[in-house]
Amino acid sequence: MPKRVDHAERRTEIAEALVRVAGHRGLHAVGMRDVAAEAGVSLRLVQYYFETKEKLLLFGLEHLTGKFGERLAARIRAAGDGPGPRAMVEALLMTALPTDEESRVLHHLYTSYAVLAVTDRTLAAQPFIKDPDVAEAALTDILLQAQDADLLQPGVDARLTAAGLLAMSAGLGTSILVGQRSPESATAVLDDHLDRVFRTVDAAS
Amino acid sequence: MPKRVDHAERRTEIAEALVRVAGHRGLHAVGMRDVAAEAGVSLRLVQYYFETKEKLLLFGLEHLTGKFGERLAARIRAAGDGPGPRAMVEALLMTALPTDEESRVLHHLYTSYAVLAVTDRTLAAQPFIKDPDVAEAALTDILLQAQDADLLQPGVDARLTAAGLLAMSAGLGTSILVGQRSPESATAVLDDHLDRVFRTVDAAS
DNA sequence: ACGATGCTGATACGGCCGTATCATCAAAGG
DNA sequence: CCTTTGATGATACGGCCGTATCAGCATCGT
Repeated sequence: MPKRVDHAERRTEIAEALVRVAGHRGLHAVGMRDVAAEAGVSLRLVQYYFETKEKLLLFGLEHLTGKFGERLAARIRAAGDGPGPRAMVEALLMTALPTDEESRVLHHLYTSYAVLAVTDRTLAAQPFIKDPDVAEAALTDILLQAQDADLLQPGVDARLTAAGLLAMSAGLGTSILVGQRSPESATAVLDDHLDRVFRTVDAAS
Repeated sequence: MPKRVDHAERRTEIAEALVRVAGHRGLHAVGMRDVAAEAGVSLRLVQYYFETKEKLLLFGLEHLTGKFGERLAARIRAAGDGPGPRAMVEALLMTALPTDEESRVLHHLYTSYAVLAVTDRTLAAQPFIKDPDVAEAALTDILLQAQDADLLQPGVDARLTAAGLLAMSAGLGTSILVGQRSPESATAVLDDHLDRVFRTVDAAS
């Protein structure tokens, strides 16, 4: 059996074409023909690898969350060898902010899928809906550790604070996306909030 | 000239039909025919009052922001005659949370429009994009007043805090919408955060 | 009263979109 | 070598959607 090309790779290429075209025309406006053209292949090929549009969109979503995960990992890695809890938390939250073109597209499409998930039960059942839950768990964990190390302000509820931070980060992301706020001001808002969660630990006595 | 019906009223009826159908099938899935059927009128009528679909959608958006404003006003009014700053802030933020069916639809469609606005310059130019800005200004104002009355925790930056609260509220709203979080837990998160902004002023010494 | 005119309804048109069909090509196994 | 099977391309089909067209109706000014 001639298996001249790697299926998985091809699917990824097409998914990236989908992400690209959805990135500037909007997810609602992408058609199979657009994806095929963007990927430089024939319509038939797209059909061949993804029998139906729904499957294509689903795979595109998976691809998206994958890229998001990579981004997050890279950020945490870049936060330093033994990053303090606060740096870790910042890395986590900043990743969700659309600061450059790639993250803009990520956030935009992620939100598009979320909106569709409200009325589409197949999408609603997709794991990306509960991905934030694991993010929340991870963040809660970090905060609890920080609390044990007496790094937090007194009276902070780790669980509620984690949820609040994540929600704020998502909300700020949307604000940036629609051009209502600059990435810098969003960062300032986030930092201000973190100042009220973490103890001020700067070198100055 | 026979002007048997009130144009504005008819347009409102149709817009509400649009909101209803978009509410459960999703904004992307509504067609002129659906709107006409839901409103109990002919397709031609919808065309008559809104020459084009784009204009219908635009008017639907205006209608939506109008309803949202009413809701907000009602909430503030219901907050009491001389509501304390905290009650006022809570009323403001809770309004943005999709707690019942109507607010669910409001939030859902508002987000849908926001996503469309990312790639549609006509929508991006619409005032609803900057409406949150006036909300932020109003909230900042309330916080500043509260600060003057020494009702806030020390070190709170009113502007940044207002922005953060609004973003958090929006983010929590989306979480509720996609079924990731219950309205109750969202309220708990918000309240927890408010506890860290406002001085604890309960009767107990 | 009656015609001009705002209003309403049924139906047709062109286009795009997702999907299906059919034919062809390339390579691996016997 | 040649057949089988995976891979690819060109093209057709049915359906829906936004919009346009055309005919009929109800009402107000005179």
